Amino acid sequence: MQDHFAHVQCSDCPIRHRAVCARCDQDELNRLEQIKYYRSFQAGQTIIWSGDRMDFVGSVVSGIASLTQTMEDGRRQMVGLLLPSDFVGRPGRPTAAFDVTATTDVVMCCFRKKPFETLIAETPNIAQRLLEMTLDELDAAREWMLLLGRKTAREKIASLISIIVRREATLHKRKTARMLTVDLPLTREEMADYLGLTLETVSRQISALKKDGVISLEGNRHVSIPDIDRLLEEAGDDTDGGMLV
Amino acid sequence: MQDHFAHVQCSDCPIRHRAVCARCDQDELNRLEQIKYYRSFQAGQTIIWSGDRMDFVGSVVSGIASLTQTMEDGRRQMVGLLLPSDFVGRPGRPTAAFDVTATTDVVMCCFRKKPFETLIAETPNIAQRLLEMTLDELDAAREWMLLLGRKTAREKIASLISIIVRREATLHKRKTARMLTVDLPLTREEMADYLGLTLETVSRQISALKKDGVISLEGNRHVSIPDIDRLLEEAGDDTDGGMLV
DNA sequence: CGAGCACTTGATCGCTTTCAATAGCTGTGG
DNA sequence: CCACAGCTATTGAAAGCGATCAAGTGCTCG
Repeated sequence: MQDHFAHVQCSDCPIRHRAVCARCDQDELNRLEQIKYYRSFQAGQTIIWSGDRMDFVGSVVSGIASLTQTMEDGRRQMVGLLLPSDFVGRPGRPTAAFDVTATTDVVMCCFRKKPFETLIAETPNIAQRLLEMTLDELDAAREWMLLLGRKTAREKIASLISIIVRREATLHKRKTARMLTVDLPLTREEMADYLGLTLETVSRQISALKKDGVISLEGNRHVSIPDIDRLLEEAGDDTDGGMLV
Repeated sequence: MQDHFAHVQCSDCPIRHRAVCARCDQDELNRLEQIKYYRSFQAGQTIIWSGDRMDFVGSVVSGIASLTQTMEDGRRQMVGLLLPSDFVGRPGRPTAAFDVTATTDVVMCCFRKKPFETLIAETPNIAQRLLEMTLDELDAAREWMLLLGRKTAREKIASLISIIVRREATLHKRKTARMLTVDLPLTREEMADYLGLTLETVSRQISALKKDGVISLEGNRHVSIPDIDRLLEEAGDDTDGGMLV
């Protein structure tokens, strides 16, 4: 189980064209291959503790991990959602600044930190891709700041759902004209931690969106969206229309 | 006035050792020198409009600029505060994602985007420094997410003041054992935009902190902090003690 | 002296939180 | 097969915090 990915070649890797290694040529891949190893984590398991010494960096290969920050009295804020191909860790810093937790079962492609750092210094294709990914994450973090600082609970829920829909759409780019559906990868509590709400408010607002026909639910996790524009409107984002899919 | 910085040599630049050029050798500086130019902005002036075509990137040389995002109905959230040496713009993206506004009079050291992008590709010292700065900004953005999502109004104000104090301390590293003082570089409204509050709440909480002796005010902008640990406690941050200064 | 601006302060409203009870689902063991 | 524990989610009622609406203060600049 643990070794399911142990012998996957980079060239066969599902995140080959999106991860930090996306621009590497075969030669560079070979060098990465030498310092990489896979690790598996069960849902709920902590991958990295904030403040811990980081001896590796890596990419999420499958599953979903979350980046969270906790205050002394227990208040928690999720500050990032890590999907397949997302990068974990910070070259040039010895300790982790946030907790990283496996939200689902997770497989990570890890690189020992020191060798990876020297590789970065020598491999512009990796450094540039990492810069690009980091800039993307920064933009995403700043959009999230608008959500946390200014949006209502209802808008927050609608925003979260539309972001999940968008990510689904970019990953498996199926242009089914049918009704959009997604599975929420998070519990109500995790959504609350992500949105800066309580789990009760999350539940209430989901019920309200359902009652108003913006979404419909089958079970607790499966969401259908009859009218994506309506959802985007509820999210309070610029409604410049169907840039989705 | 506009040309005040027109002929400043990089080697004489006040942000030489902190900006994106920090690690450049003399040869690399010469190449930057060829594509750089200075621009001045008055307080209140917009430097870049969100969505606009970006034909330059650059560093804040002096003054303070802010990065803001605005919703259609006018709700605003500041998503970054740009101090001297901070980098503006995104290599590899044609349009700006946020508004950039001069909070005080600002001087920027600009590079035409295209030449800068090729320079990045050829100059690891610049690319690496930019990656490092971007990672720092990402961490800062994530800390801000905790503030926006989970902190009370009082904690937000205390956090903002302590961050300003910390930055002052790292810039002009004066270890005066005397009482710490800072000038707030923002109006109440700008603080509100940064903290996800209204200006009335900002004003009220500042008054409350004053009444409780956590801070004292001379005029509207000048703040004295009799007990920095007390302030940090009010900010709700980990009180692992005097890592300041 | 009055206009304009930044800020403060007061009173009230309303959204989200808090506290609490209940429902639904899953797995375990008698 | 049912009872029950444990967990997640929903729903209700009440409280609290920050927003909103509204005056009023203090300062600068014409």
